[in-house]
Amino acid sequence: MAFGKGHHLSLVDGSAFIFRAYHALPPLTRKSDGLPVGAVSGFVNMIWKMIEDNRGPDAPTHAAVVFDKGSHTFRNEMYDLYKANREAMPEDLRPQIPLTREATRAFNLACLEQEGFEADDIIATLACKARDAGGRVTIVSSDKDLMQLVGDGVEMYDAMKNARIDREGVLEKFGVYPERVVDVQALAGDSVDNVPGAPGIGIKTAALLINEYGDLETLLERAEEIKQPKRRQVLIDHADQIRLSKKLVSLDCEMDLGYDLDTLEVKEPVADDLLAFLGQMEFRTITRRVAEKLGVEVPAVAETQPAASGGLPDDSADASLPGAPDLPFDAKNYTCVTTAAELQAWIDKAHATGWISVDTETTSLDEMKAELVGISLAVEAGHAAYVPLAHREEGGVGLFGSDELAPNQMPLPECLARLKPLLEDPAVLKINHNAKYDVKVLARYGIRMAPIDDTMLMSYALHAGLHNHGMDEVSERYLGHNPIAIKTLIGSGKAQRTFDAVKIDDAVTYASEDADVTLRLWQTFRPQLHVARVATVYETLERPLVAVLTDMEMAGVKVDKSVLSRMSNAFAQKMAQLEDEIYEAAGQKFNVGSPSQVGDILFEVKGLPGGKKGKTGKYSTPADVLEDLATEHALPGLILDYRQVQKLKSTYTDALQDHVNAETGRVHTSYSIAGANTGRLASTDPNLQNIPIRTEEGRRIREAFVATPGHTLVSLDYSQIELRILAHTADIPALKEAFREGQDIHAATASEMFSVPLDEMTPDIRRQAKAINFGVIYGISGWGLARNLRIPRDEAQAFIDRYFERFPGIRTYMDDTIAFAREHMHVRTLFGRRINTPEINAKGPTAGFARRAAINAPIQGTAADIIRRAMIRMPDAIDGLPAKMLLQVHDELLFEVEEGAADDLIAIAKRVMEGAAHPAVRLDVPLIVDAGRGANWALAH
DNA sequence: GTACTCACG
DNA sequence: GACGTACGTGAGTACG
Repeated sequence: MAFGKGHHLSLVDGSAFIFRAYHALPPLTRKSDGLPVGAVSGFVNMIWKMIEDNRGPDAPTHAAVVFDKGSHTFRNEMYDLYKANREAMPEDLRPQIPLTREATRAFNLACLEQEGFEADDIIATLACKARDAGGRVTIVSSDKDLMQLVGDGVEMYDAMKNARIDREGVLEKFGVYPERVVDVQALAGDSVDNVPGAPGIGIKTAALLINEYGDLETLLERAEEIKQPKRRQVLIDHADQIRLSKKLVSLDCEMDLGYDLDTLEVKEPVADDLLAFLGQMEFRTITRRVAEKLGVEVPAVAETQPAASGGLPDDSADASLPGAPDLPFDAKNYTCVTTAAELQAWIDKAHATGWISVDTETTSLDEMKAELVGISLAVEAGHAAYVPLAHREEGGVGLFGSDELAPNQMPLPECLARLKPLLEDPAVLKINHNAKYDVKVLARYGIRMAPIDDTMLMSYALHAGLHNHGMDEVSERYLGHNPIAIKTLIGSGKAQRTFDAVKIDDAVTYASEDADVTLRLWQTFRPQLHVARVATVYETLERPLVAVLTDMEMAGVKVDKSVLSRMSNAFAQKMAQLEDEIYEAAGQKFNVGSPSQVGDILFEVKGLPGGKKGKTGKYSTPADVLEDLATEHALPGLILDYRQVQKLKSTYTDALQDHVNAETGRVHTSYSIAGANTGRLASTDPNLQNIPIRTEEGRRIREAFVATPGHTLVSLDYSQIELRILAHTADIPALKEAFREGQDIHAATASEMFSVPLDEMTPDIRRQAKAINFGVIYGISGWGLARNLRIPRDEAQAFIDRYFERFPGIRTYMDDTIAFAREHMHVRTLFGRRINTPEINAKGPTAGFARRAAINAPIQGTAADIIRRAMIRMPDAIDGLPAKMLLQVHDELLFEVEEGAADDLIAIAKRVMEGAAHPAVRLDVPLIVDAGRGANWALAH
């Protein structure tokens, strides 16, 4: 029967519950692994009490627990500063948030949240629907923002005070009845949510005014009539701000929810599910109570001994973790799926558990070209299946096998048709290792796989700095199992075959194992994310990036081959010319491309000074050495010119042409999310993060990166983001002030250091200060600065001493960071990203490297986190604009946009980037983004 | 496969 | 007191 008269809907404000539980209870941790669970415990007890108290004739027939999701809502679109003064969530509360969702589901209660909306909006929408249908509603919350909903069968219930709030209760609180509550709130504002309201007017005055004039609009229209001059002026001056405030406090009753009230019908908890969850949390008392009430035997909550395996260096001295079940790997449990019925059985299993690990086998590492050969699946550790789809017949012509399909394979379209609903089902989690690869391959077959979890990214969030995160390495380290190497199936080097030439039997063993390993890694890493306090990093900075980068990479950037080709020819000519000059100057022919031959010529034949040999016994000939020599001799300069042209030609004008995709006419790079230790992305095949810009000649390469007709490229980049982060993190008043004032930061540094007034600043002094500023970010050393500035070492050291003297906070930051790293074996970014520092306590030169890396990582990593946050928010922000985000270059984002929409795009993207730290972190310095646009990348910059 | 060099932030 | 270093990447070439 559809929801209506006689029905009673209970809506629980889950987020408020959590915060109350957190603050009401002492910190409590799970015994086995130290996971903070105090708020979860309080939450569970509150829910249980609510269920128990609500048995009887008045019991709700429908119920849901509603949560906030994310912190960025449509209200932030109206008003940047909405809730901007909120404190960041306490670190030990964060990991508990997802657990409260799990708790809700364990109680068999509907768990509701929606991106971009607050819990209050969902509650409002459901309450209005229920009321309109003739039912009763109880909102379990004491939040005053919800009071506007009271009346007509809607009541609030304050679970703490055990008090119901009806229309009269609202009148008591606000001085008006519910329908005028938003008017009062609009005037009074709200310091907690940072709603501005009218300055100097509180609830009392607001209610007085509203009661006198009837409603807010009338009041504002007739503001001139107000007798008190101050009050009158405030209302006239701030009318817009008051109207905005009203919008901010008004709840959205007409959200598009995608489900109706009937789905919220109350169901009894399933004893097994609930007790499993409570057991996992190691809650003994509530477990006993629940078990008794549900009439089942009280399960023993394990006196869990900290597990011996899975050791992870953590803040606590001897943190150790529960791992996945220690089940042997056995290929006997891997099966080959060849019929629809067999495949369906796996799909059913996935629906039953809510998750499935998936791995695709293809013909190429390039996702834009890879053709699907088969798919492996696993739902339970130790068991997996492989669905061969496009293996070719064995023993065809030569090395390449046959063109015929091998027998006993499902037709690819049929398999995909059956898998598509599962892979796109929002209720079933797809677990992958390096999900971006599989998402991209499947996207080309019309499947948008979501939601996903990625064990590679989990490993990265946990173990960045310790090792790489490829499946083989991670499996070996954390499962103690060496998976079959792909090389054994397809060979390597010239004789390498593609996966479709692999025998199906071998593919079953190999591919099933990968799905099995992935599932086991997921089981291993999932609980560790909380213990290492990187669950939020994983959820907010890693996982969401997969879809964003998928779209960017598939979009690609248009590259004009003919531009590159012309430049290539010009470079070839120039190289030939330089070669002649070099031979002439050297007095003999040699391979200019060979550093060892260059060394011999310069330091032996010509007898130039300063030749240093590397570990291979050859002379080293890096650019800075040659530059120094070039002041006295012609040859080194010519070699440098040659090298520059050769680099531009081979790496850029030539190689880049080969990367233009034949079908799209565009270049599709691939970003590795888990490549760089600090949180930066890395771009490969081709690397589009190192396209030349510093020299005029190299910069012209960027002219080949173009917009399609009718479009323009837009580049936005953060100005001095790392120095700003340093100023904030190390808390340097002078630097923060300079950034707030919009000063030239290097000039300001120079002025402070050398006591030179800004208007007397010379380029040379500024240059030296700039070098020091960068040096600080890199973990400065006298030697390094001396080398960079080409000054004596003692002079460089004197600069550094002076810098520390003028900005003592920098020294403190460096010392504190190193001390933290030595104690915890990791450092963190402002957003909690963890970068492990395994060599921080090493001896010898390694120690120096490790110290400098530890100083740099929080700065570089925080900048990386900020642009990640911007990228993740960008698709929603520019939704509706004819624009695409194409590339990321560490502090720059490149877009392609229809010409007419470029201004809108710049305005929006700039706002997203400049506000990207909020609300998680409130920086003491502004983030500034510069924008440029043009028909090609050189012009856009 | 490793070393060297050089492109970027 | 000597040592040997700026942080983070990827790619192309030479060479064993």
